[in-house]
Amino acid sequence: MALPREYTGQNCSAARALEVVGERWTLLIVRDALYGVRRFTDFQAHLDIPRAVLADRLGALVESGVLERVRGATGRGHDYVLTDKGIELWPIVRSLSMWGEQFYPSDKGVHRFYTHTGCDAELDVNGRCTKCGQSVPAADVTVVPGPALRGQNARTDPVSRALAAPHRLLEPLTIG
Amino acid sequence: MALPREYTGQNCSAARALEVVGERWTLLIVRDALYGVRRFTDFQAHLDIPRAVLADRLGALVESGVLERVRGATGRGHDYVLTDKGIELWPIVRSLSMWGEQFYPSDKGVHRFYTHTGCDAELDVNGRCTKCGQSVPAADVTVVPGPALRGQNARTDPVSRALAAPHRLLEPLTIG
DNA sequence: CCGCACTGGTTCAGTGAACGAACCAAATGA
DNA sequence: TCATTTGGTTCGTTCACTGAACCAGTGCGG
Repeated sequence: MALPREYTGQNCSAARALEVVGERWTLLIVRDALYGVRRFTDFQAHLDIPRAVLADRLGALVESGVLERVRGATGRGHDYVLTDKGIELWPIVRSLSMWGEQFYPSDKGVHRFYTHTGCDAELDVNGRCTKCGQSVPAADVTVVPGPALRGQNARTDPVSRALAAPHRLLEPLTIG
Repeated sequence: MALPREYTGQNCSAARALEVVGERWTLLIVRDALYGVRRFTDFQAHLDIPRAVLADRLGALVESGVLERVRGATGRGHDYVLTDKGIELWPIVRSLSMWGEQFYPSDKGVHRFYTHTGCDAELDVNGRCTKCGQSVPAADVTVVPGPALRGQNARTDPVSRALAAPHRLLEPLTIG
């Protein structure tokens, strides 16, 4: 079974959501997918996750319709691409990330800002642009790395280096 | 250690948040706390969670400053009350819950609506009142049970019965 | 003041999941 | 043809979750 741990008997939509994305690593995989990561190897390099667990989680996410597995754009391998259902997980990732940023700040400063692509203004915790006031959909978000990602204790794998530049959410990363 | 599973090396605020609330059961405990559950026994009855795990999670949440353990209002036992840091988890619980409601609807209808207490209008996925447009803080949310909670397959424990009536978020439940 | 029930735990054996290293196979491409 | 890239699978060890049983402090009735 793809979801070996269930919250049976919980007559609750939060529990249903957690059955899909509540397992260890799953939401970090979705976060990376929102950031543009698409290849098995890239998830693995960026997350330091055991390969068996990654294979299991990717399979479960495809099974549940959050990701889709397509032929790789470069000819080799596959791409794991977010479906609309997966993109709708963005508010969850955003609120998690902003809660962590608020209560566990790095001494080096902010990790990442989320900005409204047109306005260049930050989003608030509810996903509203602090300049124009609109609720910003995932496709209109630009992720801007903060000072905490530039220090010497930053990760040096290719994915982390690609994520150290500002980039549009959902756009495939160009791994250098 | 209170958090036996860490995401070490993840230079990311979402990972830090998941270290605190990412373990199995933890977010369901926070959800219940937002709904007004405060007693060990009530969490246990409502969640069907092993007592050892519940004790571990409550201890970890107190340790991390999400809950506070205070003398029970009724004279006996303790109350686990959300801190401000814990109340700030509401956007996470809300977005999880609404994602689950959107993609895993019950055939009996909606489980719960979240409404703006003054307006009696529903919140959207970003926590804005669909009538007045404001971003609604947790304290101004009223939870209205939907048809899916009223059927014959609803849970019958005292906590579930108390939650089957509309109630204000954060206000202590009166268990009948 | 004694004993009982309520509350909030802890302990323990059995099971299942995560970890990390090694191995494997299909497909490109030199 | 053979090496490399990619995306896995296998397997032994470790660790966490489960469920049942046991335990201790506190109020309260008698």
